[in-house]
Amino acid sequence: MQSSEVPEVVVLRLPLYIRALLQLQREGVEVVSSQQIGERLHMTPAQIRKDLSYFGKFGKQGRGYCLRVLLDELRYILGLTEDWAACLVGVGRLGRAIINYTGFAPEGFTIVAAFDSSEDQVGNSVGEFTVRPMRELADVVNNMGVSIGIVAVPSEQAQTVIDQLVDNGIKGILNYAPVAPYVPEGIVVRNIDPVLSLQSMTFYLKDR
Amino acid sequence: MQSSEVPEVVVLRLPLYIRALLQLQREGVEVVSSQQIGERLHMTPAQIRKDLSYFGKFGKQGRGYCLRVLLDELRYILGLTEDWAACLVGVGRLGRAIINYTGFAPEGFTIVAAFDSSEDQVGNSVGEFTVRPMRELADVVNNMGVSIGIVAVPSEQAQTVIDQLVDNGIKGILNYAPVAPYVPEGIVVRNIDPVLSLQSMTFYLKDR
DNA sequence: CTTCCCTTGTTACACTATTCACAATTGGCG
DNA sequence: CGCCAATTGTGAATAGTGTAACAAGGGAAG
Repeated sequence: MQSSEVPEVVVLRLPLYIRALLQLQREGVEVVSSQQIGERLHMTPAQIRKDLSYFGKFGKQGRGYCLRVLLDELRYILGLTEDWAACLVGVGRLGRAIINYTGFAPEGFTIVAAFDSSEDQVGNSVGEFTVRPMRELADVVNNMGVSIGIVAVPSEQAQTVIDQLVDNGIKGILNYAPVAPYVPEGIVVRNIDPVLSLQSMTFYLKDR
Repeated sequence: MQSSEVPEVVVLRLPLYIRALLQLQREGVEVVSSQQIGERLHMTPAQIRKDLSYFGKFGKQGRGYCLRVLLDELRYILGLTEDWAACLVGVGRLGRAIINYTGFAPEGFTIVAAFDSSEDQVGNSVGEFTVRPMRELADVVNNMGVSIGIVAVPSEQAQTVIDQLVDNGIKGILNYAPVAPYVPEGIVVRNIDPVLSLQSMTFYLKDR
C-alpha cells in the first residue's frame, strides 16, 4: 500500500492490465488467470503476479482472478474511481487536436478549460471553450478542482508555462512539448513525443 | 557497433541527447561536457558517458565533446542522416491531426500516403493526400520506399491493419491505437497513448 | 472424501541498468 | 616547460528488474 515502495515501472504497467481486463470482459470472461492476461500483453504471467503482489492478494489459487474484482482493485489503486479535471494550455494546431480528442473523457479525464499565453488567442472559441488568459489559471485550479495540466505550447514556452502551472497548484503535467521540463519534487510529468519514438525506431530500421 | 549488444534503454535515450545538443547549439555552445548535457536532461553525467561509450569515443579528456561532431555521430548512429518515408493508416480525427502535425518533417520523417480501410473514406482529400484503399499498400511501400507505418485506427481494427502493414514489408510501426499489438520478430513498434500516461499519473496524484 | 490438476503468491536467483571512482589525458596559464 | 583544473572512458560496486520454481491452497470430478 505504500506508494514509495512500489517501483514506478510497476505503476506504469497497471493501466495495461486494466486495458487487457476490459478487453477480456467484453469477450465475456469472468475469471481470468495471469497466463491469459500475459498472452494479451505479451508478458510473462510471473511478472503480472509479481506486480499485483505489491498491492495485495487478489486471486484464488487454482482458479485465477475474478475479473470484475481485479478490475475494480486496479482502478482503485490508480485512483481511477474518481474523475479528473484537466486544463489545456496552448490552443494551436496540437492543442485543438487534443481538445477534440475523444479518448480522454471515457476514461474519466475531462478537459475543463483552455488557456493560451498569446493575447491573440484569448477570447477565441475552441471547441466548446473560450480561450482564457494565463492569469485566470489560479481561479480555474481552485474553483474547478483541476489537478492536471496538459501542455501543448511551442518548446520555447514550455518551461515557463509549466512553471506557471506548478505555481498555481497543478500536480500532474502531460507535456506534449519536445523538452525535458524541470519540475519540483512531487510533481508528476508525463511526456508525449512521437518524434522521439520515431528517432529511436530508426536505429533498428537502418541498414537492412 | 553491434546493435544487438546495445541495450534498448540506451537507444531510447540517444534522441534526448540530440535534442539537448540542438538546444545548446542554438545557444552558441561549441564544446560541451557530459555535465552540461546532464543538466539539461536531469541525468547524471556518468550515464551519458556510459551510454555514448557503447558506440565509441567521441570526447576529449579535460575538455568535453565537440558539439557538432557529437551531434553528427548520434544522428548517424540512429540513422537520422537519411530521410524516412511513412504512411498513415486511418484518417479519422486522430489521423487528420497527425497529417497536419508539423513536427515530423523537420526531423526527416515524411508522410507520403494516407490509407483507410473504410470505403467511405477512400478517395476523400485529407490535407494534400487522396485517401487510398488498403489494397494499394504494397504498391506504395515498394514504389515510395516507405518503411514506417503510422496507425491511427480504432482499437478493434488495429491488429488487422498492423498485420497488413507487416505483410507488405513495413518494418516499423508508430501505433496510436490503445492496444498491445502482436508483431513478428524484427518489427519495431512504438506506442503513443496519452491515456496510459494519465492513468499511471493519477497513482501519484490521488489522496493528497 | 480423496485425488488430481490448476494457479496463486513468494522466495531465490539471474540479469540489466545505474552510479561511483579513478587513471589517463588534455589544454590553459604562469 | 611544468603544473593545475577539468573531463573523459571504463571497470568495479551497487541497485533495480524480471524470471523461474515451488509450496500452499482451491475446486472439480468421481
